[in-house]
Amino acid sequence: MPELPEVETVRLQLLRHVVGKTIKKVTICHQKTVGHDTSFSQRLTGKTIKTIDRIGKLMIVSFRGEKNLYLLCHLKMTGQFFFINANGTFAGGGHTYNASLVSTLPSKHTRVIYFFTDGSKLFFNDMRLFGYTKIADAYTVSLAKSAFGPEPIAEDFDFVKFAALIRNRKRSIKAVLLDQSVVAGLGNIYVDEALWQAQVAPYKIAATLTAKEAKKIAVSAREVLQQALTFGGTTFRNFTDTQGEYGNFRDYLAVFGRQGEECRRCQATICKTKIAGRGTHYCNQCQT
DNA sequence: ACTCTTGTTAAAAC
DNA sequence: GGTTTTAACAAGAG
Repeated sequence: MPELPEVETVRLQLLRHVVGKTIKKVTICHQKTVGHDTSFSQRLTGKTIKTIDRIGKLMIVSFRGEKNLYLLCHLKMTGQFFFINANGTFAGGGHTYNASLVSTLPSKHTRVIYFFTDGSKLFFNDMRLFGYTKIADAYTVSLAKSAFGPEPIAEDFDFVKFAALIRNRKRSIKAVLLDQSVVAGLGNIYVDEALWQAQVAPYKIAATLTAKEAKKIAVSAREVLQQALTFGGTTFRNFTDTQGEYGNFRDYLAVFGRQGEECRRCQATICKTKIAGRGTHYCNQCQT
């Protein structure tokens, strides 16, 4: 379940691995992943990767000398990138890596393979086929970007604006925080975590919250995202980095997946319900 | 066999 | 017309 910290972890690794590399060939194993684009491979062949940006959970690849060619990459729920060196191993990077995974690639969940001219490869795996890597022009990219609200980790995040925005929202605060057009980057895990830290109950209608509570929620969201970033994200089910490694923030989750366990703040039992159509974890005693 | 899992979106409802 | 809700997508785990 990649959210902002997981996507950023992958982006930073991809920056190290593929920036400046030239695409030699692309093999498409599943057409849906590239938006059924029949010219996908042809349009990317010979292109050199300039950089990779990110907004919310969306990665945007740009190419040298190309002002109107981009690759939009979304992991959705089960998308994974695996980078393999020219010598056939994972890139390494100081920490141990999942070596046994290398021999399984490509696997039955491999959807696209990018071959670079230096012999290295990038695999895009996606078990459930919700993710994509699609070619887009500059206009499409700007449209996609405009659909996102500010990120809580942005230095210039405007807390006053955020409080004003949610003041007339009649949905639960959980639903509002999951809405990428309000704030970008949060998903089911970090919304639950941020609300626990802010001591606000997820079912509360956003409009009923005070400006003070709104600010506390945004500050908590920022802190939770930043902390998760330092741990390389959270692996709850399917997330791995580009070497098949898990994110280590799971050990620090306060509520997500901890239903039936003790609240670390007040020792009450963490409960789980469904809010905004999603599994929702919170402490019914200290989140009010 | 059936329920549950989630990020996003299209469509329907309000 | 903006906001909100719901279902759909897909495939695996339990």
